[in-house]
Amino acid sequence: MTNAKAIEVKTDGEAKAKSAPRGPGRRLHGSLVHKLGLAILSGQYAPGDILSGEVAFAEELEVSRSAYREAVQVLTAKGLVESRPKAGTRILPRNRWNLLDPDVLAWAFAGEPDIEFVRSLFELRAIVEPAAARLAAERRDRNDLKIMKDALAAMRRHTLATEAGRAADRDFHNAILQATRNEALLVLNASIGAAVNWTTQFKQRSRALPRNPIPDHVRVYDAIAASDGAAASEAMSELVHLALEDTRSAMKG
Amino acid sequence: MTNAKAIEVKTDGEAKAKSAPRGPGRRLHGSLVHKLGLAILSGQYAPGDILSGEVAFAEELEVSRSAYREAVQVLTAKGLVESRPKAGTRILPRNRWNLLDPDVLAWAFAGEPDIEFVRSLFELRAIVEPAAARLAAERRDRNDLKIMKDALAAMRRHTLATEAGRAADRDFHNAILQATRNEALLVLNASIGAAVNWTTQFKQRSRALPRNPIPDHVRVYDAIAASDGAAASEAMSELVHLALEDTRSAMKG
DNA sequence: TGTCGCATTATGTCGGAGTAATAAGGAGTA
DNA sequence: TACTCCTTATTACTCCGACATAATGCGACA
Repeated sequence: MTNAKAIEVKTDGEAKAKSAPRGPGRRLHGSLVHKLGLAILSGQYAPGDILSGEVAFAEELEVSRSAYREAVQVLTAKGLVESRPKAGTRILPRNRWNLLDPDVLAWAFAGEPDIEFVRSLFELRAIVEPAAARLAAERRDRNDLKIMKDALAAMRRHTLATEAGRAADRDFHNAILQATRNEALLVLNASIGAAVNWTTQFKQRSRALPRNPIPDHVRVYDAIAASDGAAASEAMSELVHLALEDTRSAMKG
Repeated sequence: MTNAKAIEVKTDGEAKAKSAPRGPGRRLHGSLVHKLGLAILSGQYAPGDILSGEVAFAEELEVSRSAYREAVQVLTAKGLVESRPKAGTRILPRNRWNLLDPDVLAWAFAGEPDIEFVRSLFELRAIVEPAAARLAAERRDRNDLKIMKDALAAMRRHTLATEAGRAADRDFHNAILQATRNEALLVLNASIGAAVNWTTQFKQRSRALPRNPIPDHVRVYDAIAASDGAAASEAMSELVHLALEDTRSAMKG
């Protein structure tokens, strides 16, 4: 019954909409979704907990019931909560959560993400990305290669210390997924991007910065450009494993 | 501007809530989400189309504006639409859709799913499931094996012609994902389950029924039970490819 | 013809009232 | 004493009408 303790959606004054820069809604009530989603993903609410009454809760948050209800609808759509007539709105168990939803991922990585979850994401990367690189090598066209090349150039120019550099990193991996011509794979870009981003950011923070990741990316690019599926798969596999290793050692230190 | 032509949410009489058996909300407005989601996924609305005005649209559907708004919120959360102050609610391009969302998948497979999309799902299966089987072989415990064994027994008992048999099929594949101890992989159970389900259902419909899939599943199970990762991976790979082949020939016939 | 400002319009937000459904507690019985 | 059924009260769901806000499109003016 850890209800509305210290959620603080005060939104002091008139600057209400600024708290949620992007996400499901840049609207006013969208910030509520952001707050609640963050609170749930960060573990402030455990599965099974109940969000007290609708009216009481909306009161504490100082928002109208409409805004609260629409926020709950969004969270319900993402599988985070479930609300029933008498029992109130209760947090669902983790396995019901839509962990691949971009917003949910963003919330999970906003605070200190669960190490176990990060590990599972890397395992997913290690499975999907080499296969994606192989397909990309077989199906890419000239335009795909140009996008990858530009991303690589941007990575070199900005370095991974800047947000622009990390965005270029994500663009590179995303371009590979695009080149697979596979819609289902493409949906994974959000989860893979989150893992990629967190890696570089984490390494940056721990100032270990053990190795330059650019050459690894170049090897992948060269194999894809040469339409060599096997080499692309292997190069990408190596890239992911090295990234995982770096992250591991950075976490220890 | 192909707006509210022939959506027909009439919900004749008092039997309103029954139209949405499961999904995001079995509530009254949940049926709206179902209808709209179905309409979008089936292509009745093309990306870029606008859902006329909020008030006008809610009027045509004979529901209150609140219900309509909450439905739109859910669709927004799934990345299907986006609504802006003046321009109305517009269908987003496909690449913004959250295709791995269980509800979206259900809508996609409710009508005649896009062949290209089914192909991409099978490609995803062919990538993920063998790897998952390998991990499952390394990490499964006794309980996992029991669940798989029960699912196999249920498949034999009910056959794939019945819904119970197809559910057992999904359970088997789901149990493998469970045994990987990987949260990120586990989220893919919905998409894989949809592909699995559609395969069997489709083959059933086309009365081709070319081969008994049980032995393939048993081979996978045996390898996992023997903790033989390589064999499990290979058996699962074969299973997926055979399923794909069967589906292909069934589609032609 | 180009730009600025205003009015229109649709969305966002709000509080309230009525309805339906569930869960809990009490009454009755075995 | 334990179990079943029913009553009751709490709560979410639905709908309503109004105001606030923001963006677009049009018209006026330079």
